Amino acid sequence: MAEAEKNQEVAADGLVPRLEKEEKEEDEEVVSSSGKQEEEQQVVEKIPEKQEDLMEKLEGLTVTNVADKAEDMADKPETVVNSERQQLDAAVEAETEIKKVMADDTPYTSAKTFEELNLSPELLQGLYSEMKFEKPSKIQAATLPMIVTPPYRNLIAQAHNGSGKTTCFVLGMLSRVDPKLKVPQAICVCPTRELVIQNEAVVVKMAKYTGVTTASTANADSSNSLTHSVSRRDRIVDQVIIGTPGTLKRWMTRDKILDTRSIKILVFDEADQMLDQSGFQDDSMRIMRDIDRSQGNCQVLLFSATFGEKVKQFALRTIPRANYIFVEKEALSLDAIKQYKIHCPNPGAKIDVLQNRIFPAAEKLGQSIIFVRTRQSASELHKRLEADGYKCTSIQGGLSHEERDHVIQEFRSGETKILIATDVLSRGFDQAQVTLVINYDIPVKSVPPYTPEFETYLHRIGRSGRFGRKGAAFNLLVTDQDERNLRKIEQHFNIMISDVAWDDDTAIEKVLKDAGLA
DNA sequence: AAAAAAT
Repeated sequence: MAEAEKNQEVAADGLVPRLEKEEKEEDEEVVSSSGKQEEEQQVVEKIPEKQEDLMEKLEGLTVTNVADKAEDMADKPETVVNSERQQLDAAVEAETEIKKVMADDTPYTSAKTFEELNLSPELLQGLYSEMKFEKPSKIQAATLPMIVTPPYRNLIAQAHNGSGKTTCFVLGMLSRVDPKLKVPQAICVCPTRELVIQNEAVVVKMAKYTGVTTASTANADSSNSLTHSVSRRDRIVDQVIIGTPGTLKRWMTRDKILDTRSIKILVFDEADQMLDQSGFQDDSMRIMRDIDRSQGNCQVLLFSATFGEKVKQFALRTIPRANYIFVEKEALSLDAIKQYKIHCPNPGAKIDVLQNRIFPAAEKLGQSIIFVRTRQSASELHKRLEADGYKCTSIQGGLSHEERDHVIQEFRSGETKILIATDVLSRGFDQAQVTLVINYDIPVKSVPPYTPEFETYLHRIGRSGRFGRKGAAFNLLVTDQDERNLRKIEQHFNIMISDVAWDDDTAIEKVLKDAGLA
């Protein structure tokens, strides 16, 4: 206990505030030391090489308590593993730690049931009768004991798309808040409005019997909200707060309606994006630091299906004394989602493929999401398809909140089968009926040389095949650059994406049968 | 040759 308190002190005046001062140097540090850190990372993440199915892949999760190492590294970075001999030792150590993960004196054992987590009867009832859960999924079994057991260690967790991450952190939040205390006690930060709404719905459902209430940034500015609207004047009395980073930050600083002094747990959903420099890093760090300053005793959870190498290193350095779980990138592209590429001779052929091949098949299958690169192409493609008599909708960040909500509501209800979207929907969106994902444009970086955005690719195709269901993804290619980028994607995940002829009447149908969808 | 949030 004394040890835990000591650690908290370090957290309060140590790592987080330091970042603000050294933000500029941070970049250089990543470049200069990433080589060493990568080496160590590779040996720590020892995962079986060939894996046959999903279960085995999930068995391959590596759980490591990095607390001591992190402190070592902070004190004397020169002790970072630098010889083969040491790497070997670290690998052996990592292997052992998979089976025996320690937080202080408490060994974590994987939770086979929800009962053994000491949850309140009300919360258990929500899990069983509302959520219809029977027992923890793999990632839940591995992380829940670490989340809900003192000393409430920080956690960085990577797990496959659709494997049940949301339940991990929602249950984590709900298990730690006191319903009798009418102050904010848990915050969940998400990258999009849609994800805020989706996560809030899960919290409300799971919390049904607990008396815990929620507030979210999504219904703050509109009158027709699902729960209740939060006026800017009122201090928030709900226990669980879900929101996008900008509004949360404003609530904490300018509006002063979000009191952070009783926050016990802070969750970042899609954490790699939330901590990425080209993402929400500034806002996220600010939120973390403000909470830390107001009471220095807050558990931080990071969840995502992807952690690119750079942001992973940043997370490990930023979140003090964290347990972590990582998955090799090669193990992330699930067999359950069949991936294909269709080479189109010209841009017009892409429309042709959509209308004559994908739409007829898709309408029989379930629901589909077509991803495009820009807002403009989303609305243009939408207009074009609609003009040709094809029923679909589109969503992108340029629409009003009301329009976005309406489009999502229509898609959720099944009224619309085909949704065109920018990357506003590439992450986290959970709709079981989505069986088909079409990359109308391949995700690429915004700056030359326009290399592929691997993480975005994985998140997009992960919109299908939710929770072990079957799914398929089609990549439409026109230019040589498209071809090169798809090849890079194949190399990156070590997969083979098979070719489908664009002008063959039966090819797509046949392929969908192979994918187990037709 | 970007998206997201928000100012």
